[in-house]
Amino acid sequence: MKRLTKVEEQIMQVIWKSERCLVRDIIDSLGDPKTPHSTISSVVRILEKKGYVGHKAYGRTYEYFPLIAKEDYFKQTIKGLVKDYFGGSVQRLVSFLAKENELDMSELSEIIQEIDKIEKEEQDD
Amino acid sequence: MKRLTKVEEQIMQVIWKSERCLVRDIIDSLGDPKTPHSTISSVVRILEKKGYVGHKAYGRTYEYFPLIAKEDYFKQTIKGLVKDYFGGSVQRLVSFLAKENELDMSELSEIIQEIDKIEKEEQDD
DNA sequence: ACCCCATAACGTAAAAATACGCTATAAAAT
DNA sequence: ATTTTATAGCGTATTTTTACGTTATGGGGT
Repeated sequence: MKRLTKVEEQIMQVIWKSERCLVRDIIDSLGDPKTPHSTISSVVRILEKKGYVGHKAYGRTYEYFPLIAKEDYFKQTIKGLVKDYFGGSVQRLVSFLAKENELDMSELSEIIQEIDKIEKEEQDD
Repeated sequence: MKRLTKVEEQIMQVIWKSERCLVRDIIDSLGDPKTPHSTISSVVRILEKKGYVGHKAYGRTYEYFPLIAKEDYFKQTIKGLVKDYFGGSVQRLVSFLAKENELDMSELSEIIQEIDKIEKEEQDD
């Protein structure tokens, strides 16, 4: 799973978001100034070559869809970051975020409650 | 602060880690197969042009040092990721990590205790 | 049936990243 | 002092990324 470049990732975000995705939809989603159709098409073809997207043809019209889930790509990305910046410890990452005031106590409590609930539900099965 | 490419980031990791950093040190840190001196030197010069590193010359020998802190680079990276993948909510990121079993209850508790302690210390001032 | 429009694909250009051979030079070894 | 070794920098080659002009074609409108 090769790492995406900036433009490639922007386009993947659009493809992940939409159900039905033509090149035109990507252009519209990216906002102004409008990038030429051929430029987007070119990147999408590279994404297909890299295995990130597939397509279904309706005549000349191609509908693109993700082959790699957004969640999976994110997981691998964050895993790499945690490895490089926190020696592989997710705990250290979260601790860092809390110290940087990106996350406060009440939010942490909420998460604990949420997880608690899920674990209780699992016990019920 | 331009985003680093794969090789650039690998080299920055070495520069961030070491006190005194010559091109030779980078080559040694990167392990086998040894990349040619001129290749590393080339990337380091690009990093300097991008404002990530500076150098101090000792005759012909250059000692490189970071101009952008590892922590700052990480902060901007994670901020971008949280924006793209969790609508800007750090809480959602941490919740995701917990659900993915990357983080368990006891670790979350430890973090809360840690933050608690820091907040108490701040009160004492 | 014919014309127009939107689209994909191709080829390629331009820019950026990656890679390295070579030269000059400073410092160390002899 | 001379030779050897390690270094930075330059120039350039290769590959990848980003960008787009152009062409061909399928489908819709008339």
